[in-house]
Amino acid sequence: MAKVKIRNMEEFAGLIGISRPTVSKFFNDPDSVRPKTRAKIEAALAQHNYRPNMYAVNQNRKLTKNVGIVVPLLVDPYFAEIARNLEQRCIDAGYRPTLFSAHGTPSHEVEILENLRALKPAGVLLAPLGRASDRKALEKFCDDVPTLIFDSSVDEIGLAFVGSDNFQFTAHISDYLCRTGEPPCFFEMKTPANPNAHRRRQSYLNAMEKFGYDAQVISIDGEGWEIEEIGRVGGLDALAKDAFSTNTILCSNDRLAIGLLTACYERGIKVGRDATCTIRVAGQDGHPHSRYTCPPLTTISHDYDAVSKAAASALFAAIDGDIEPWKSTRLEGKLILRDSA
Amino acid sequence: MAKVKIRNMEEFAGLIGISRPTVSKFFNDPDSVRPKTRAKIEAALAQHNYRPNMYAVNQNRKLTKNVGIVVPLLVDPYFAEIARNLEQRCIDAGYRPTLFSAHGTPSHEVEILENLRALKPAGVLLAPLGRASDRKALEKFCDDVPTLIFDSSVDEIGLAFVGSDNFQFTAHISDYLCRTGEPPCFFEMKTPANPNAHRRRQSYLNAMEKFGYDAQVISIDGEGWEIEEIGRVGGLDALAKDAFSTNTILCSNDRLAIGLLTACYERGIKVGRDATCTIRVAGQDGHPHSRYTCPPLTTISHDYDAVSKAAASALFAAIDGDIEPWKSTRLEGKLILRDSA
DNA sequence: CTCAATTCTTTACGCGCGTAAATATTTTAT
DNA sequence: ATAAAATATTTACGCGCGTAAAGAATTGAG
Repeated sequence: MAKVKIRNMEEFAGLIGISRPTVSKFFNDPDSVRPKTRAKIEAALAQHNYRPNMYAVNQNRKLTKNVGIVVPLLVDPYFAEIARNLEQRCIDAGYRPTLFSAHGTPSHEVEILENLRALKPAGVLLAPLGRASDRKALEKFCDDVPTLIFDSSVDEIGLAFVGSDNFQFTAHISDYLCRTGEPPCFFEMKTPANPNAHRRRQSYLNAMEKFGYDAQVISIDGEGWEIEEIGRVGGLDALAKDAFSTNTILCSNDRLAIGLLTACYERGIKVGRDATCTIRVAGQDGHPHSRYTCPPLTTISHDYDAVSKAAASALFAAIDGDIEPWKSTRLEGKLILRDSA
Repeated sequence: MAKVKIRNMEEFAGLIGISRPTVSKFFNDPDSVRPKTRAKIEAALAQHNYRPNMYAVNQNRKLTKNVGIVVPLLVDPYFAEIARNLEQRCIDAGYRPTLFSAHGTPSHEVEILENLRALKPAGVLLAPLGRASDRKALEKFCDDVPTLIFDSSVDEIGLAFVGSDNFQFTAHISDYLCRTGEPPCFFEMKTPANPNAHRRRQSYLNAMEKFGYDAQVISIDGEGWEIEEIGRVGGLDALAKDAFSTNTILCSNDRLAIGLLTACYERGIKVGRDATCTIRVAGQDGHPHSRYTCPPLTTISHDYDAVSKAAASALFAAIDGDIEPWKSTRLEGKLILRDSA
């Protein structure tokens, strides 16, 4: 580290006796200059710690190296985890990711997309809010910016969709529950924010029909993203009404299940799969917290790694010009057996 | 929305018959132009939806309106929640916040600070990793960029520190536990990532001395940020060794408590404050998830709103030139009584 | 050592906007 | 209405870098 402060690329280039355009070329692609020149620049770089002015660079490039990552709710560790995964993949691929959370509200989501335009990103990885999303705003944005939709699909917009196979999720865990005890009833929000919920309900109904059992769907009230609380209150209500027709409850997602577990605790109902327990509860998502509920939650988990990998590489391919027709990729989940069911 | 695409401020200004410098002035401060002019610009703005090129603007301004928000681990809902809070305050104050997570690793933290320099932010709100942080890198960064440290303090660097009063936290909840049952022992990580843990231990020791009880600190092994798992494994170990001298366990933080609850569940130990329970468990932090553990966790909660408000306004004041000598602000927490203790 | 291919230097322009100075126009007070 | 104050316009330069074109220097093959 030298003490001289370098103001711009001109000064930096002068310091090593190389012309500015060559240095500029180096920063755009280190391999585009002769190895000897590259070594000289890199040596000087280590000494003087100069970095090109981001704003000047991006003003003159047609496309930046920015990538936006947008999730509905970063406070939900599920989204935080998948965002972390995506972020790392962007960095590894040489992009500059920026994280955004819609905090559960459509107005925020639209605002984020507005701000994102200003960043002139090379691409965007977007997990829409779902039902509440402003369809037109999303569509318009996708027209302007290469956008890959993940987690929950909204029509056939963007470059492609990557997410989990919700039919497989629910089919698989329903199958497990049926084979190991009473067939499950299905516990869900009446108006879920996330459209995956509909697929899961349908898959549950299909599974019950396949097995020849009577299906029962308990749809509880509640709006928004405070899902544990909705599950708890809805659970208390359903328990009070003795609404569950079997001793096995498959929840539409883990956060709902977590709320239901709390409701069961409050009512003194023992949850688990051994003989001393009254009911079994299972979730879906493989939420980071599901391991630490009491009892630990049996669930079917997203393949976080595979989803984020598929999403990121599809976006990068599109940025690099490999434009393929829109398609939907849905990855299978893995059953995680724990004590709750 | 008109169909004509406006390329730059020149074109936009020409379209309404106003000079570019005046429009530029407007964007820097709408009140700096005559109301009539302002109205004309705003009308055109609504029609044509032009926005100044961010990169050109920031290249020419001495200081941007960017604010960096850096937390150790965004997957932890505690940090996600406080980040959300800070983010909103930045937006309300007219800044452009950008969120960063160190993902628990010092190298990421240093890398974030490097990238942050490139953004030429007006200021940064930084919650350091703590023990693992690269002190020198932080200090150097704070010398260059107006930085407010929050959550966990590292020496007296930056503009100021804003966080919670960990002494008050532990004193308060220890007091509650002592008055309502057996005095607590203290469950903590031997080498906690977060320096607040040391204050909490000391405060516990002080409280026990004040009450004239024997203190007992159980320090468990484990490195890193998988705190629930560390608490679970450490808890199982301690339970197996019958290491707890009293029936009341005060955990250094909520995540540790959540892990301990899981350990208790695995060992068939009933946690709670009624007569049928074997032990009481309390946490500290008011973690978003603590409401939904089984039993719901008694804890002492950060005043999220007050902390983020104090942090944000201190930073904004400093940016506006109100430079005050370094000081530490520590806000009190509020006891949240639930079923676990 | 020679020649062609590669890489570098020089020169020059443009990106979109901030900003300053001088001038012209409006607004407000008298 | 008139002068003074406030605000706009015109003109011009600079920010730091991308990028293109032409010529100079370096490299590697024969």
